[in-house]
Amino acid sequence: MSKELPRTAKGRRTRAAIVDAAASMMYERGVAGTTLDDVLAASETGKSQLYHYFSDKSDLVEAVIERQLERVLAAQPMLSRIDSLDDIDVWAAEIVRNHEQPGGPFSCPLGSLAAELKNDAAFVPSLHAAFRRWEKPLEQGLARMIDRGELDVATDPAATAAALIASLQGGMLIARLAGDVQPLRDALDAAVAAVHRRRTTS
Amino acid sequence: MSKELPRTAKGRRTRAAIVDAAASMMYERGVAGTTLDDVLAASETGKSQLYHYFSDKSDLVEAVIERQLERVLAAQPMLSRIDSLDDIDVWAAEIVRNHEQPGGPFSCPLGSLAAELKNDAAFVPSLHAAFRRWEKPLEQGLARMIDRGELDVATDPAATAAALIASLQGGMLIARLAGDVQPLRDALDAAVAAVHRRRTTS
DNA sequence: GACAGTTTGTACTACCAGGTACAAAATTGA
DNA sequence: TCAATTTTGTACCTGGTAGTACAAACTGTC
Repeated sequence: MSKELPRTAKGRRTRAAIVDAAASMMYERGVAGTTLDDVLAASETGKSQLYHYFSDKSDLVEAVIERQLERVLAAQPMLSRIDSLDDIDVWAAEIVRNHEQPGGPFSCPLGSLAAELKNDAAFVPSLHAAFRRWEKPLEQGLARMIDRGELDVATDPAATAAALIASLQGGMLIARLAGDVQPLRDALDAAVAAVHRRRTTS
Repeated sequence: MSKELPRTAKGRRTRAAIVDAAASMMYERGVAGTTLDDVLAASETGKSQLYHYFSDKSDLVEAVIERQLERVLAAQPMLSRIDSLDDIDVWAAEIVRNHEQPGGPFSCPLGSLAAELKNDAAFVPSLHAAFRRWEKPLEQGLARMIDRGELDVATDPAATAAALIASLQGGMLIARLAGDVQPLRDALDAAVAAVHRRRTTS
């Protein structure tokens, strides 16, 4: 159960600072590895603020899921412009570019959260919804291509979008362990190539 | 730092019981969500046993990584028999079959562990090594196919094996959130199709 | 400026989890 | 059998973490 949103500008700033700090720390150290005291110190707030805006840690985590989705979407501006097979290539290149600097991050704010929380039934609906929102722009772009006859009508846009994100996530995990972007690039390329193969011969 | 292995048969049984219980519980509830007391209760052992065989929780987790690798390999007998493109199809089908019963698990013992621990530098080497051992049979099968001229010589067996496992992992994550095997099947199929496309025209 | 509602500071509590101490059993090997 | 080694039982300690209590300070509105 979530509490009310802040009613004043000051309150909104405070709440946002808490969520931002929590998002960053949970990304770096994991949810379980992040204590509320750490979050409060990082956001320069106090416990009474936290419990004023959130009912408990789980409630804060829900807010962090939302926040990380925003961050993920913001990091890939190409996503919302996908309207052709070439655009998908560009999007994939954009993802890889975000991670090809040596040392990382090789990690996705939303994917990390999902992986850690996927066994907690309480978070699965929110996580699933977040991923669906991520997949949506891809799905819509694919649907338009099908409508225009550029892709096989038997293509399932939602399933294809899900497979793209899945390969991205798996690639990220392996890249992280290997300390190298290559697995991300390869896994993503394979998924993108699968989409290309649904192109109608023109 | 790990402690010595048990020197008697009884000791080996005890240690194995602890690791087995820990592996199962950490799979279900995550590493952070599993307390040592839970593990001891489930394995019907005591704290003195645990600290006799493991220096601390991290040490136990290292043992669990090994154990989960064994479980994963045991669940896919086809893996060690891969020697052709058809074999890869059969292997992929075997994976999907392990998860297509409604309700799950849609989860990989090793992948879950890796996702939770990937930000802890102390565990990355072990996790990476475990995944490399998983990829090895695939890699070797691919190398044989290249040697026999069935696959393009430009194919990188290690990278291809890594991409296959990456897609599997990502598919598993999305399948878990969606409560449906389909994303696993799709992501894996895309990666397998990418291998097929490296086939030499014969 | 006064009042209601919102926001924040400080101190505290309760509990749980990892880890330790140490002595008692059990096992092994000679 | 007997001593050395390995294994196990019980009780305890300690730090940290989520969550609470409650009053003070602030903010906006009339």
